[in-house]
Amino acid sequence: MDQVYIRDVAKYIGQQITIKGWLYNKTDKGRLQFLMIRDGTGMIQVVAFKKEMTAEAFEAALAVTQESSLIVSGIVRQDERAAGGFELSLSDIQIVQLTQDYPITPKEHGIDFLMDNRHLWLRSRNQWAILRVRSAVIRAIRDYLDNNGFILMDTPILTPAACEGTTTLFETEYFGEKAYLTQSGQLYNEATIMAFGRTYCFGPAFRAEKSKTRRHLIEFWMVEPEMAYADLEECLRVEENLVSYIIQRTLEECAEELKILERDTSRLEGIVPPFPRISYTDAIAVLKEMGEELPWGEDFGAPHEVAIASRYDKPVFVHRYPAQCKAFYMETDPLDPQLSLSADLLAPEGYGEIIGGGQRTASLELLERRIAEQNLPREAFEWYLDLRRYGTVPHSGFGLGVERTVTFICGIHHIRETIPFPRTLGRIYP
RNA sequence: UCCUCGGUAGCUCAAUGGUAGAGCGACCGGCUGUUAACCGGUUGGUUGUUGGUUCGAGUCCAGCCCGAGGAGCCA
Repeated sequence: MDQVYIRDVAKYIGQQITIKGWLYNKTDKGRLQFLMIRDGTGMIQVVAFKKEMTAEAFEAALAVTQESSLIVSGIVRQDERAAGGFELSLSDIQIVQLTQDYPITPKEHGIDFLMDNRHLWLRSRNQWAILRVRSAVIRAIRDYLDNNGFILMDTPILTPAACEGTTTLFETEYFGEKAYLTQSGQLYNEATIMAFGRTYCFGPAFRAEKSKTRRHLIEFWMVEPEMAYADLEECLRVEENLVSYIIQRTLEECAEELKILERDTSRLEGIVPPFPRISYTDAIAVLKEMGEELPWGEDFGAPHEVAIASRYDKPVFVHRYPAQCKAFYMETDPLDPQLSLSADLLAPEGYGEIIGGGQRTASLELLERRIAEQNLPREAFEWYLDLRRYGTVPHSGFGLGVERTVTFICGIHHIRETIPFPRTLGRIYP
């Protein structure tokens, strides 16, 4: 008999079907056995009554252990007593492999143990839900950009030098020369937009920083749209439209997953454009009122971001940071040369920065001066300077962190659960 | 890199400087509606590591290793 996926069982009420999967949990009631079976698409309760099947089949139902692989056949019934509303009345069961001593029991576990067993932890219900949300978020990002005039431009992962100079890079070897794993594809897409107008790259980024917080991964995924002839205001419009689209699509496609995660979705439903905006300088004043005083010119720390974001139900843009807080390529605010045309997007509920971006400078002179001031290796940036020599235009772009966005949408505590195999400080196994 | 907390049974955790324990898991038995089922029984230990103090160290001290949370930096 052909395999039926658990997500489709509602179409088979009263019919005999076959499900191929694994045993998630079992309740032994003597002559009555409840088997919770998962197949990747969902879970269903399988009910085995001793008197309704052969002795061999009931013996197999008794013997099967947690995470054994198995193939079951039976009739689909609608039953309110079953989680999910459907169950399978078992008629036959074939054990593909009888698992012994599966390490992750249905009880509680510590994070060290779970991380060491990440390859198995992925099978657990919450991890299943989170990683399906991740997939939906990525799909939404790509659909939005593909449908709004952006061209995908894959940028290199092996690079000759720092994109931004300051942060720590993973060094490797490239046929006798030093090479580095990319931190960002942005500079390359400042080149591609001069050929294609609007582009984006979507790939992993690597930061060899010794960051050890629930918001950091060493290897994470980032989407970086870049737009020619776009100023800061246009950039923010694209950002708020993209983020709103991601959230609304995820609410539509992942209702079950968000329910498993016990996410309060009412806090996501209202996230539609426009998003609130506050300038850096105004934010400093607000922080002073809130008792989080910070001297003008210093960059926000995590507590400052949380304090600002806590004042809004939607993500909030903080714009026009002092130039000294931001990277060398940021455009200067024509109204105040101390400021940059930059903006970060801070998520609500304490989830922090999910986007950083802004308008890039179009000025050859400013770029040359900044590169000299910050002692960056000018030779490595000659191609980048060419972009200001040959048809420079105002342009903007931003980077959205996939895992931070998924953490926020799922309403979970730690970013490490939003990627199948997280690379965190000091942990590269499995 | 800095600060804080932790490391005891397969897992989660107890244990005034004085006989290393419980729950879960596993195993055996019972139960026809469980939802982390429940009930009875059995099993389970180089207390991270090296040294020190002490009649006696899981417990106190020092170093080291590993992990977690936070800071800085950032998405």
